Amino acid sequence: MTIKQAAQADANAGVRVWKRLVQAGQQTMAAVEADLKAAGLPPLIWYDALWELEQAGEEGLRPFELERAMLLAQYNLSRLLDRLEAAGHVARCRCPGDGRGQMIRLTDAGRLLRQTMWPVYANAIHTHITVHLNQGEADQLADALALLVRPRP
Amino acid sequence: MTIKQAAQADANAGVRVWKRLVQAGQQTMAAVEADLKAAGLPPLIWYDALWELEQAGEEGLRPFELERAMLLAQYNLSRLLDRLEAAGHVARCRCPGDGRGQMIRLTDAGRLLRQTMWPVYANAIHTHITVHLNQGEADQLADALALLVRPRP
DNA sequence: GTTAGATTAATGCAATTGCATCTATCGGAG
DNA sequence: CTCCGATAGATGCAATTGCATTAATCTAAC
Repeated sequence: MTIKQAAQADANAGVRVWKRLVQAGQQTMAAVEADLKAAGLPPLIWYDALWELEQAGEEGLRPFELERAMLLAQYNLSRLLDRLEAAGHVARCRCPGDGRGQMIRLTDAGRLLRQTMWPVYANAIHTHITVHLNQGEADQLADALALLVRPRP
Repeated sequence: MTIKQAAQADANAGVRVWKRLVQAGQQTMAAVEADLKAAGLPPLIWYDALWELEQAGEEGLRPFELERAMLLAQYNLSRLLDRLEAAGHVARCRCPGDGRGQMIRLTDAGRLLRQTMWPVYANAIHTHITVHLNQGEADQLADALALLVRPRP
């Protein structure tokens, strides 16, 4: 095999990974979202935000921290917080020590919502992911995917 | 290890796969889209449509065929075709034998656009996928992802 | 202390997506 | 032939996302 052929084979392998990554990502994401919706629950992105806030503990998080944790554009996060706040799941609090900023805190309703969503979410992951893999395959896939995830700056 | 513990480990593995799948999918997708945009080119979904139509050959495709090939909701496809048609990349033609339907055909401009996009797209896949994997890892990852892709109905 | 530049967050407006519904045609049952 | 349910595709309207810009505050240099 020439060097050129090897590079070609490599490129093809990359394209195959890309196609399947996109397809698997879209399909499973759509399936999980659909399960949440079918249960009358809000979308995944709400769960992510609530989860990050719950992890952060009592004092909450600055929006820009949440933004980085969720890989979300600034304006998208701002509006997600609008919705979460309107629904009573988070509170925007004054930020001691930085007049520009805020602390976002989970409310009791927010904590409850996250707890309500989790069983449905977990079950969806089970249905659309876990079931299709044995232990070895799952470990291997998780490791391989980790190679693609860009380390956080 | 008890049966319960095994089930737990399995669930955890599934959740790990899920998280990384979502993250890798989002990150690489965003990076590839950004590369296209930086080159002044339209989004990936345009490429996909043009590619499917080019594969389909001279007579084109029915919208519902394209819809299935692209895993796109009917109204989303309808509007994507509006945009592609407005930009002169596809033509909606009368469908012989089915008065409800149409044949979507690639125009010369559409063919040219796809050809223009491909080098940028290929390079993006290389940068964001191929580079991070050796041949074995790529093959293994592609195989593992295939386990998650739901076979087309 | 003033000021220039950076950082934090919000917002007006356009593009896209999602949902529900609508029109037109098809195809088979009677 | 006529009617009815099913299929193909479009569209009005609401929600979300993306883009560009804005307002307020902070930080550091002078």
